[in-house]
Amino acid sequence: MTKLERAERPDMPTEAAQAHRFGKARSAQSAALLEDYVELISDLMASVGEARPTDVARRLGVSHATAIKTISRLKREGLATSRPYRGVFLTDDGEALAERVRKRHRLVVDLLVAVGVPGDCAEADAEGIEHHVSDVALAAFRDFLARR
Amino acid sequence: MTKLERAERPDMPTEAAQAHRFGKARSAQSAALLEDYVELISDLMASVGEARPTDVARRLGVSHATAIKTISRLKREGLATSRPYRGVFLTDDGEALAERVRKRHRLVVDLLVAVGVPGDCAEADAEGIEHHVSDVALAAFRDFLARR
DNA sequence: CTGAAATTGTAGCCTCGTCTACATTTTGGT
DNA sequence: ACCAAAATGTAGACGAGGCTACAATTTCAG
Ligand SMILES: [Mn+2]
Ligand SMILES: [Mn+2]
Ligand SMILES: [Mn+2]
Ligand SMILES: [Mn+2]
Repeated sequence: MTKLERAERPDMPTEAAQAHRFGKARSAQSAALLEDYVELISDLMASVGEARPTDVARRLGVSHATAIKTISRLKREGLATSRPYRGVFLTDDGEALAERVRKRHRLVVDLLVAVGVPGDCAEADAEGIEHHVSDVALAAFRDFLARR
Repeated sequence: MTKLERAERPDMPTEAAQAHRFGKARSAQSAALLEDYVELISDLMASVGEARPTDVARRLGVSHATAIKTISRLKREGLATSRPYRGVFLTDDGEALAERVRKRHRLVVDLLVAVGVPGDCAEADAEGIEHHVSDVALAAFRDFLARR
């Protein structure tokens, strides 16, 4: 099989461009878990006044051991603090991230609903989609919602 | 801190619903890598006539060792076959999945563009988003594109 | 005030996805 | 036909994220 030149397959992106896109998606994924945690912790603090590991675990559908381990990663990354047997608290960085993530989540849901996706489905899909929506796309979503 | 009842925090979903959504997003993520591989392999077969591990690795931006290991997972799951030093081939199941994934990818890009996201950005974001778009949402996207 | 239940924490195991380093096989230019 | 270069495959390490099992602490009902 002889090697084909780039020009002979104009339907595919260049190797470099494609590799870059896949790399982006991979790193978005690695941030996704932390984003969900800080958003959830922030929501729990706002609605029940505290975020306890067990609640976090139940809401995420994982074991409490898993939640605790991820929370320690949050601490390692400077997004949260906690003392033994006390709840989890977000640092300023953590709270700022939560804020951004919460807004993004809402915007994604709104966009999905605006293009005709049923509410529950929009909520469910947004939970995964949100982590892959760039700032540029978010801005486009805002514009679209404003002028539709 | 006394326990609050569900009714007192109407702004959050129930624990069960939320856990279910997060679980969905997690399993979508675990399928994402295989989806990207079969789509890429199928594209390579169509445009250059074969899919070799090194090409797959370069396009994904990972080492060839990583690509080979993931390809063996593809084989384990019945999506691909390969013989030593020959290229990779998709099974009927693999080809069917590739077809679905390719259509979904295009539809997601088209939807993003239709709501105003710039082309390159749409392509980049779609690479991650596509794996989290349910069939129901896809149908809504199709309708939206048809009648906009 | 006290002991059972709930919560929190720790330890150890697994799989997946990534890498580097090295070994083997195939390919292609002379 | 040969040998160097490219491609392919294998081995071993690591971190993330999940689990179960068990230990320690805190909370609360009686
Ligand atoms: Mn999410
Ligand atoms: Mn979210
Ligand atoms: Mn993808
Ligand atoms: Mn894709």
